[in-house]
Amino acid sequence: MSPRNSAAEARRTRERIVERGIALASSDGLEGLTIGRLAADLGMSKAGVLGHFGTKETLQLATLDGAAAAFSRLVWEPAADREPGLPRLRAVCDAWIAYLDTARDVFPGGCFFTTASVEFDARGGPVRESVARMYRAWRRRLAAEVRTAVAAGDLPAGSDPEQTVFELIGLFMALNQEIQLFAAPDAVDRARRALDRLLGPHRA
Amino acid sequence: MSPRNSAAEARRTRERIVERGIALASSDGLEGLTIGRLAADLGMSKAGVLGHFGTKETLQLATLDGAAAAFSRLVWEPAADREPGLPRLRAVCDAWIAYLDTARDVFPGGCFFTTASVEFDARGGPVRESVARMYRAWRRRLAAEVRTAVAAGDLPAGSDPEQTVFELIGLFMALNQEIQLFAAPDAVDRARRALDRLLGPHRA
DNA sequence: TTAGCTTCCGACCGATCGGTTGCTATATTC
DNA sequence: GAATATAGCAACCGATCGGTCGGAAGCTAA
Repeated sequence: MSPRNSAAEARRTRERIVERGIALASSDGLEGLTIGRLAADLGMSKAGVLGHFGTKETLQLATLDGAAAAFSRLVWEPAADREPGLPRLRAVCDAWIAYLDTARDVFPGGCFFTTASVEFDARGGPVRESVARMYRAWRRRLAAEVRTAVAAGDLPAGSDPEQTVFELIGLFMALNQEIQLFAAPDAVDRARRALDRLLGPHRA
Repeated sequence: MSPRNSAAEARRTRERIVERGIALASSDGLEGLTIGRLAADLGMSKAGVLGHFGTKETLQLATLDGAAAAFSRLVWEPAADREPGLPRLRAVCDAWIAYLDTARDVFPGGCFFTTASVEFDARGGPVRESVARMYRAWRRRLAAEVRTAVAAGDLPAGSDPEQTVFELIGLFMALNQEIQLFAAPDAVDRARRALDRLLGPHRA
Protein backbone atom coordinates (compact mmCIF):
# COMPACT_ATOMS: atom_id res chain seq x y z
CA MET A 1 0.00 0.00 0.00
CA SER A 2 2.72 2.50 -0.61
CA PRO A 3 5.11 3.99 -3.11
CA ARG A 4 8.62 4.04 -1.73
CA ASN A 5 7.61 2.27 1.47
CA SER A 6 5.30 -0.52 2.45
CA ALA A 7 2.46 -0.06 4.90
CA ALA A 8 4.58 -1.48 7.69
CA GLU A 9 7.41 0.92 6.94
CA ALA A 10 4.95 3.78 6.92
CA ARG A 11 4.36 3.14 10.61
CA ARG A 12 8.10 3.29 11.17
CA THR A 13 8.22 6.57 9.28
CA ARG A 14 5.52 7.98 11.48
CA GLU A 15 7.43 6.91 14.54
CA ARG A 16 10.56 8.58 13.22
CA ILE A 17 8.65 11.80 12.65
CA VAL A 18 7.25 11.77 16.18
CA GLU A 19 10.61 10.90 17.71
CA ARG A 20 12.32 13.78 15.93
CA GLY A 21 9.36 16.03 16.75
CA ILE A 22 9.78 15.28 20.45
CA ALA A 23 13.43 16.35 20.33
CA LEU A 24 12.66 19.53 18.41
CA ALA A 25 9.67 20.47 20.54
CA SER A 26 11.51 19.92 23.80
CA SER A 27 13.86 22.71 22.70
CA ASP A 28 11.63 25.03 20.69
CA GLY A 29 8.18 24.21 21.97
CA LEU A 30 5.26 22.61 20.19
CA GLU A 31 4.58 25.86 18.34
CA GLY A 32 8.22 26.22 17.35
CA LEU A 33 8.04 22.74 15.89
CA THR A 34 7.63 23.48 12.18
CA ILE A 35 6.77 21.04 9.45
CA GLY A 36 9.44 22.38 7.14
CA ARG A 37 12.23 21.92 9.62
CA LEU A 38 10.99 18.50 10.62
CA ALA A 39 10.92 17.48 6.95
CA ALA A 40 14.41 18.85 6.32
CA ASP A 41 15.78 17.05 9.39
CA LEU A 42 14.35 13.76 8.22
CA GLY A 43 15.23 14.18 4.56
CA MET A 44 11.56 14.20 3.60
CA SER A 45 9.20 16.58 1.87
CA LYS A 46 6.78 18.69 3.89
CA ALA A 47 3.88 16.92 2.23
CA GLY A 48 5.36 13.57 3.18
CA VAL A 49 5.52 14.61 6.82
CA LEU A 50 2.14 16.27 6.95
CA GLY A 51 0.49 13.39 5.12
CA HIS A 52 0.78 11.28 8.27
CA PHE A 53 -1.08 13.79 10.41
CA GLY A 54 -3.17 16.07 8.25
CA THR A 55 -2.70 19.25 10.27
CA LYS A 56 -0.04 20.72 12.45
CA GLU A 57 -2.32 20.50 15.48
CA THR A 58 -2.68 16.75 14.99
CA LEU A 59 1.08 16.51 14.67
CA GLN A 60 1.43 18.42 17.95
CA LEU A 61 -0.99 16.08 19.67
CA ALA A 62 0.83 13.02 18.31
CA THR A 63 4.16 14.46 19.47
CA LEU A 64 2.70 15.12 22.90
CA ASP A 65 1.40 11.56 23.09
CA GLY A 66 4.75 10.21 21.99
CA ALA A 67 6.52 12.24 24.66
CA ALA A 68 4.08 10.99 27.28
CA ALA A 69 4.76 7.42 26.24
CA ALA A 70 8.50 7.96 26.55
CA PHE A 71 8.01 9.63 29.93
CA SER A 72 5.89 6.73 31.10
CA ARG A 73 8.56 4.28 30.00
CA LEU A 74 11.24 6.24 31.87
CA VAL A 75 9.41 7.23 35.04
CA TRP A 76 6.28 5.21 35.74
CA GLU A 77 6.98 1.73 34.43
CA PRO A 78 10.28 1.08 36.25
CA ALA A 79 8.53 1.87 39.55
CA ALA A 80 5.46 -0.21 38.83
CA ASP A 81 6.77 -3.32 40.58
CA ARG A 82 7.77 -1.45 43.73
CA GLU A 83 5.67 -1.72 46.84
CA PRO A 84 2.76 0.77 46.70
CA GLY A 85 3.09 3.80 48.94
CA LEU A 86 6.32 5.46 49.96
CA PRO A 87 8.70 3.01 48.24
CA ARG A 88 6.98 3.39 44.88
CA LEU A 89 6.58 7.14 45.38
CA ARG A 90 10.28 7.50 46.03
CA ALA A 91 11.11 5.38 43.01
CA VAL A 92 8.93 7.54 40.79
CA CYS A 93 10.47 10.75 42.15
CA ASP A 94 13.99 9.43 41.67
CA ALA A 95 13.15 8.41 38.11
CA TRP A 96 11.55 11.83 37.52
CA ILE A 97 14.75 13.53 38.63
CA ALA A 98 16.77 11.22 36.40
CA TYR A 99 14.44 12.03 33.49
CA LEU A 100 15.20 15.73 33.96
CA ASP A 101 18.90 15.16 34.46
CA THR A 102 19.97 12.44 32.08
CA ALA A 103 17.37 11.94 29.35
CA ARG A 104 19.05 14.49 27.07
CA ASP A 105 19.07 12.12 24.11
CA VAL A 106 15.28 11.92 23.97
CA PHE A 107 14.53 15.37 25.42
CA PRO A 108 17.49 17.63 24.59
CA GLY A 109 15.60 20.80 25.52
CA GLY A 110 14.65 19.78 29.03
CA CYS A 111 11.24 18.86 30.41
CA PHE A 112 8.90 18.52 27.45
CA PHE A 113 5.81 18.93 29.60
CA THR A 114 6.91 22.00 31.51
CA THR A 115 7.60 23.61 28.15
CA ALA A 116 4.24 22.54 26.75
CA SER A 117 2.38 23.59 29.89
CA VAL A 118 3.86 27.07 29.96
CA GLU A 119 3.50 27.44 26.20
CA PHE A 120 -0.21 26.61 26.11
CA ASP A 121 -1.44 27.62 29.55
CA ALA A 122 -2.71 30.95 28.25
CA ARG A 123 -4.46 29.59 25.14
CA GLY A 124 -7.41 27.41 24.34
CA GLY A 125 -7.62 24.35 22.17
CA PRO A 126 -7.04 20.60 22.22
CA VAL A 127 -3.30 20.78 22.88
CA ARG A 128 -3.81 22.73 26.07
CA GLU A 129 -6.50 20.30 27.17
CA SER A 130 -4.27 17.35 26.42
CA VAL A 131 -1.40 18.82 28.44
CA ALA A 132 -3.73 19.52 31.35
CA ARG A 133 -5.16 16.00 31.15
CA MET A 134 -1.70 14.48 31.35
CA TYR A 135 -0.67 16.52 34.35
CA ARG A 136 -3.93 15.72 36.09
CA ALA A 137 -3.41 11.99 35.54
CA TRP A 138 0.14 12.12 36.88
CA ARG A 139 -0.90 14.16 39.88
CA ARG A 140 -3.67 11.70 40.62
CA ARG A 141 -1.20 8.82 40.56
CA LEU A 142 1.26 10.66 42.80
CA ALA A 143 -1.49 11.60 45.22
CA ALA A 144 -2.65 7.98 45.38
CA GLU A 145 0.84 6.86 46.40
CA VAL A 146 0.98 9.58 49.04
CA ARG A 147 -2.35 8.42 50.42
CA THR A 148 -1.15 4.84 50.56
CA ALA A 149 2.03 5.96 52.31
CA VAL A 150 0.02 7.91 54.87
CA ALA A 151 -2.23 4.92 55.49
CA ALA A 152 0.84 2.74 55.98
CA GLY A 153 2.25 5.21 58.48
CA ASP A 154 5.23 6.03 56.24
CA LEU A 155 4.19 9.69 55.99
CA PRO A 156 2.77 11.87 58.78
CA ALA A 157 -0.93 11.32 59.39
CA GLY A 158 -1.70 14.98 58.82
CA SER A 159 -0.24 15.07 55.31
CA ASP A 160 -2.46 16.48 52.58
CA PRO A 161 -1.77 14.40 49.45
CA GLU A 162 -2.75 17.15 46.99
CA GLN A 163 -0.54 19.58 48.87
CA THR A 164 2.40 17.21 48.72
CA VAL A 165 1.88 16.69 45.00
CA PHE A 166 1.68 20.45 44.45
CA GLU A 167 5.07 20.85 46.09
CA LEU A 168 6.53 17.90 44.19
CA ILE A 169 5.56 19.43 40.86
CA GLY A 170 7.16 22.71 41.91
CA LEU A 171 10.29 20.83 42.89
CA PHE A 172 10.53 19.24 39.44
CA MET A 173 9.97 22.54 37.67
CA ALA A 174 12.62 24.27 39.77
CA LEU A 175 15.03 21.43 39.03
CA ASN A 176 14.32 21.75 35.32
CA GLN A 177 15.18 25.46 35.45
CA GLU A 178 18.29 24.78 37.49
CA ILE A 179 19.53 22.33 34.88
CA GLN A 180 18.40 24.03 31.68
CA LEU A 181 18.75 27.75 32.40
CA PHE A 182 21.59 27.72 34.92
CA ALA A 183 23.34 24.42 34.13
CA ALA A 184 23.94 24.17 37.87
CA PRO A 185 26.11 21.19 38.77
CA ASP A 186 24.50 20.78 42.19
CA ALA A 187 20.96 20.87 40.79
CA VAL A 188 20.20 17.24 41.50
CA ASP A 189 21.57 17.52 45.05
CA ARG A 190 19.21 20.42 45.71
CA ALA A 191 16.29 18.46 44.32
CA ARG A 192 17.15 15.46 46.49
CA ARG A 193 17.34 17.61 49.59
CA ALA A 194 13.98 19.18 48.80
CA LEU A 195 12.60 15.69 48.31
CA ASP A 196 13.92 14.64 51.72
CA ARG A 197 12.19 17.61 53.27
CA LEU A 198 8.92 16.54 51.64
CA LEU A 199 8.98 12.78 52.08
CA GLY A 200 11.41 12.37 54.96
CA PRO A 201 15.12 11.54 54.74
CA HIS A 202 16.05 9.18 51.97
CA ARG A 203 16.84 5.53 52.70
CA ALA A 204 15.54 5.99 56.20
CA MET B 1 12.22 66.05 16.04
CA SER B 2 9.36 64.10 14.64
CA PRO B 3 6.60 63.97 12.05
CA ARG B 4 3.24 63.19 13.61
CA ASN B 5 4.64 63.22 17.13
CA SER B 6 7.14 65.23 19.07
CA ALA B 7 10.23 63.72 20.63
CA ALA B 8 8.49 63.59 23.98
CA GLU B 9 5.53 61.77 22.50
CA ALA B 10 7.88 59.36 20.83
CA ARG B 11 8.98 58.19 24.26
CA ARG B 12 5.36 57.65 25.17
CA THR B 13 4.87 55.67 21.97
CA ARG B 14 7.82 53.48 22.86
CA GLU B 15 6.34 52.88 26.29
CA ARG B 16 3.00 51.95 24.75
CA ILE B 17 4.74 49.45 22.48
CA VAL B 18 6.58 47.85 25.38
CA GLU B 19 3.49 47.77 27.57
CA ARG B 20 1.49 46.02 24.87
CA GLY B 21 4.45 43.78 24.14
CA ILE B 22 4.52 42.64 27.77
CA ALA B 23 0.87 41.65 27.62
CA LEU B 24 1.28 39.79 24.34
CA ALA B 25 4.49 38.05 25.36
CA SER B 26 3.10 36.94 28.70
CA SER B 27 0.54 34.93 26.71
CA ASP B 28 2.40 33.91 23.58
CA GLY B 29 6.03 34.14 24.63
CA LEU B 30 8.75 36.48 23.47
CA GLU B 31 9.09 34.53 20.23
CA GLY B 32 5.35 34.57 19.65
CA LEU B 33 5.44 38.32 20.02
CA THR B 34 5.33 39.43 16.38
CA ILE B 35 5.91 42.89 15.06
CA GLY B 36 2.94 42.76 12.74
CA ARG B 37 0.50 41.85 15.49
CA LEU B 38 1.95 44.44 17.82
CA ALA B 39 1.58 47.09 15.12
CA ALA B 40 -1.99 46.07 14.37
CA ASP B 41 -2.90 46.12 18.08
CA LEU B 42 -1.52 49.64 18.42
CA GLY B 43 -2.91 50.96 15.14
CA MET B 44 0.59 51.54 13.82
CA SER B 45 2.64 50.33 10.88
CA LYS B 46 5.23 47.62 11.33
CA ALA B 47 7.98 50.05 10.37
CA GLY B 48 6.71 52.50 12.97
CA VAL B 49 7.00 49.87 15.66
CA LEU B 50 10.31 48.46 14.57
CA GLY B 51 11.81 51.91 14.14
CA HIS B 52 12.00 52.26 17.92
CA PHE B 53 14.03 49.11 18.36
CA GLY B 54 15.77 48.21 15.13
CA THR B 55 15.46 44.45 15.42
CA LYS B 56 13.06 41.99 16.97
CA GLU B 57 15.71 40.84 19.41
CA THR B 58 16.14 44.38 20.72
CA LEU B 59 12.37 44.61 21.05
CA GLN B 60 12.38 41.36 23.03
CA LEU B 61 15.08 42.68 25.35
CA ALA B 62 13.19 45.94 25.84
CA THR B 63 10.00 44.01 26.59
CA LEU B 64 11.87 41.85 29.08
CA ASP B 65 13.29 44.94 30.77
CA GLY B 66 9.87 46.54 30.89
CA ALA B 67 8.40 43.42 32.46
CA ALA B 68 11.19 43.34 35.03
CA ALA B 69 10.50 46.97 35.92
CA ALA B 70 6.80 46.23 36.40
CA PHE B 71 7.67 43.16 38.49
CA SER B 72 10.00 45.21 40.62
CA ARG B 73 7.29 47.79 41.17
CA LEU B 74 4.81 45.09 42.20
CA VAL B 75 7.00 42.79 44.26
CA TRP B 76 10.25 44.33 45.45
CA GLU B 77 9.52 47.98 46.05
CA PRO B 78 6.50 47.56 48.35
CA ALA B 79 8.61 45.36 50.63
CA ALA B 80 11.66 47.64 50.61
CA ASP B 81 10.67 49.49 53.77
CA ARG B 82 10.02 46.32 55.75
CA GLU B 83 12.51 45.16 58.32
CA PRO B 84 15.29 43.12 56.65
CA GLY B 85 15.14 39.37 57.21
CA LEU B 86 12.02 37.31 57.69
CA PRO B 87 9.52 40.22 57.67
CA ARG B 88 10.79 41.53 54.35
CA LEU B 89 11.12 38.02 52.94
CA ARG B 90 7.53 37.28 53.83
CA ALA B 91 6.39 40.55 52.29
CA VAL B 92 8.20 39.77 49.05
CA CYS B 93 6.74 36.26 48.91
CA ASP B 94 3.24 37.53 49.56
CA ALA B 95 3.65 40.14 46.84
CA TRP B 96 5.05 37.49 44.49
CA ILE B 97 1.96 35.36 45.06
CA ALA B 98 -0.25 38.40 44.46
CA TYR B 99 1.68 39.14 41.27
CA LEU B 100 0.85 35.64 40.00
CA ASP B 101 -2.74 35.79 41.19
CA THR B 102 -4.01 39.28 40.53
CA ALA B 103 -1.76 41.12 38.06
CA ARG B 104 -3.78 39.89 35.09
CA ASP B 105 -4.10 43.37 33.63
CA VAL B 106 -0.35 43.75 33.12
CA PHE B 107 0.45 40.05 32.64
CA PRO B 108 -2.65 38.37 31.23
CA GLY B 109 -0.76 35.19 30.29
CA GLY B 110 0.66 34.45 33.71
CA CYS B 111 4.22 34.73 34.92
CA PHE B 112 6.19 36.50 32.22
CA PHE B 113 9.51 35.20 33.50
CA THR B 114 8.56 31.56 33.83
CA THR B 115 7.40 31.74 30.23
CA ALA B 116 10.60 33.46 29.10
CA SER B 117 12.80 31.10 31.10
CA VAL B 118 11.24 27.95 29.68
CA GLU B 119 11.11 29.43 26.18
CA PHE B 120 14.80 30.32 26.04
CA ASP B 121 16.42 27.83 28.41
CA ALA B 122 17.41 25.57 25.53
CA ARG B 123 18.79 28.31 23.25
CA GLY B 124 21.69 30.71 23.21
CA GLY B 125 21.70 34.43 22.74
CA PRO B 126 21.25 37.68 24.65
CA VAL B 127 17.62 37.08 25.61
CA ARG B 128 18.47 33.87 27.38
CA GLU B 129 21.36 35.57 29.16
CA SER B 130 19.14 38.45 30.21
CA VAL B 131 16.52 36.11 31.63
CA ALA B 132 19.17 34.19 33.53
CA ARG B 133 20.68 37.42 34.86
CA MET B 134 17.30 38.55 36.21
CA TYR B 135 16.60 35.28 37.96
CA ARG B 136 20.09 35.26 39.44
CA ALA B 137 19.61 38.77 40.83
CA TRP B 138 16.26 37.91 42.36
CA ARG B 139 17.61 34.72 43.86
CA ARG B 140 20.53 36.61 45.34
CA ARG B 141 18.18 39.08 46.98
CA LEU B 142 15.96 36.34 48.34
CA ALA B 143 18.96 34.44 49.67
CA ALA B 144 20.25 37.58 51.39
CA GLU B 145 16.95 37.96 53.25
CA VAL B 146 17.05 34.31 54.28
CA ARG B 147 20.59 34.78 55.61
CA THR B 148 19.51 37.82 57.59
CA ALA B 149 16.54 35.90 58.97
CA VAL B 150 18.79 33.03 60.03
CA ALA B 151 21.21 35.43 61.70
CA ALA B 152 18.30 37.01 63.56
CA GLY B 153 17.12 33.63 64.72
CA ASP B 154 13.87 33.85 62.75
CA LEU B 155 14.76 30.80 60.68
CA PRO B 156 16.46 27.60 61.88
CA ALA B 157 20.22 27.93 62.20
CA GLY B 158 20.81 24.99 59.86
CA SER B 159 18.89 26.55 56.95
CA ASP B 160 20.71 26.67 53.63
CA PRO B 161 19.68 29.97 51.97
CA GLU B 162 20.26 28.76 48.40
CA GLN B 163 18.22 25.66 49.14
CA THR B 164 15.36 27.70 50.53
CA VAL B 165 15.43 29.96 47.47
CA PHE B 166 15.43 26.93 45.17
CA GLU B 167 12.28 25.69 46.84
CA LEU B 168 10.67 29.13 46.79
CA ILE B 169 11.17 29.41 43.03
CA GLY B 170 9.60 25.99 42.59
CA LEU B 171 6.70 27.07 44.72
CA PHE B 172 6.05 30.09 42.52
CA MET B 173 6.27 28.06 39.33
CA ALA B 174 3.87 25.46 40.68
CA LEU B 175 1.48 28.24 41.68
CA ASN B 176 1.70 29.73 38.20
CA GLN B 177 0.75 26.40 36.66
CA GLU B 178 -2.04 25.91 39.16
CA ILE B 179 -3.53 29.27 38.20
CA GLN B 180 -2.87 29.33 34.45
CA LEU B 181 -3.24 25.72 33.36
CA PHE B 182 -5.74 24.47 35.92
CA ALA B 183 -7.48 27.67 37.03
CA ALA B 184 -7.58 26.09 40.48
CA PRO B 185 -9.53 28.22 42.96
CA ASP B 186 -7.48 27.00 45.92
CA ALA B 187 -4.16 27.68 44.22
CA VAL B 188 -3.20 30.58 46.48
CA ASP B 189 -4.11 28.59 49.61
CA ARG B 190 -1.79 25.80 48.51
CA ALA B 191 1.01 28.26 47.86
CA ARG B 192 0.53 29.84 51.28
CA ARG B 193 0.66 26.48 52.98
CA ALA B 194 3.84 25.57 51.13
CA LEU B 195 5.24 28.91 52.19
CA ASP B 196 4.41 28.17 55.81
CA ARG B 197 6.22 24.88 55.54
CA LEU B 198 9.29 26.70 54.22
CA LEU B 199 9.41 29.79 56.38
CA GLY B 200 7.40 28.71 59.39
CA PRO B 201 3.72 29.43 60.09
CA HIS B 202 2.52 32.78 58.88
CA ARG B 203 1.92 35.60 61.36
CA ALA B 204 3.64 33.57 64.04
C1' DT C 1 -1.49 -9.61 -14.66
C1' DT C 2 -3.87 -6.08 -13.54
C1' DA C 3 -6.54 -2.79 -10.72
C1' DG C 4 -6.60 -0.33 -6.68
C1' DC C 5 -4.71 1.56 -2.64
C1' DT C 6 -1.34 4.19 -0.25
C1' DT C 7 3.15 6.59 0.71
C1' DC C 8 5.65 10.15 -0.58
C1' DC C 9 7.39 13.93 -3.64
C1' DG C 10 7.61 18.38 -6.27
C1' DA C 11 5.36 22.27 -7.14
C1' DC C 12 2.52 25.50 -5.73
C1' DC C 13 -0.93 28.51 -2.76
C1' DG C 14 -2.00 32.71 0.18
C1' DA C 15 -0.54 34.54 4.52
C1' DT C 16 2.75 36.08 7.52
C1' DC C 17 7.37 36.47 9.17
C1' DG C 18 11.43 40.04 10.21
C1' DG C 19 13.31 43.72 7.96
C1' DT C 20 14.46 47.74 4.33
C1' DT C 21 13.63 51.80 1.70
C1' DG C 22 11.89 56.31 0.39
C1' DC C 23 8.93 59.48 1.73
C1' DT C 24 5.87 62.88 4.33
C1' DA C 25 4.92 65.60 8.02
C1' DT C 26 6.12 67.98 11.92
C1' DA C 27 9.22 69.92 15.93
C1' DT C 28 13.11 71.85 16.91
C1' DT C 29 17.37 74.60 16.03
C1' DC C 30 19.64 78.22 14.06
C1' DG D 1 11.79 81.66 8.39
C1' DA D 2 15.05 78.27 6.55
C1' DA D 3 17.60 74.10 7.58
C1' DT D 4 17.75 69.98 10.03
C1' DA D 5 16.40 66.08 12.36
C1' DT D 6 13.19 62.44 13.17
C1' DA D 7 8.55 59.71 14.06
C1' DG D 8 5.84 57.22 11.51
C1' DC D 9 3.78 55.33 7.06
C1' DA D 10 3.12 52.73 2.64
C1' DA D 11 5.10 49.67 -0.11
C1' DC D 12 7.97 46.25 -0.80
C1' DC D 13 11.72 42.38 -0.07
C1' DG D 14 13.03 37.31 0.35
C1' DA D 15 12.07 33.61 3.43
C1' DT D 16 9.14 30.68 5.69
C1' DC D 17 4.76 29.46 7.55
C1' DG D 18 0.73 25.73 7.27
C1' DG D 19 -1.50 23.49 3.81
C1' DT D 20 -3.21 21.61 -1.08
C1' DC D 21 -2.86 19.06 -5.33
C1' DG D 22 -1.60 15.80 -8.94
C1' DG D 23 1.23 12.38 -10.04
C1' DA D 24 4.98 8.83 -9.53
C1' DA D 25 6.25 4.63 -7.25
C1' DG D 26 5.37 0.38 -5.36
C1' DC D 27 2.72 -3.01 -2.37
C1' DT D 28 -1.34 -5.92 -2.21
C1' DA D 29 -5.56 -8.26 -3.54
C1' DA D 30 -8.31 -10.02 -7.14
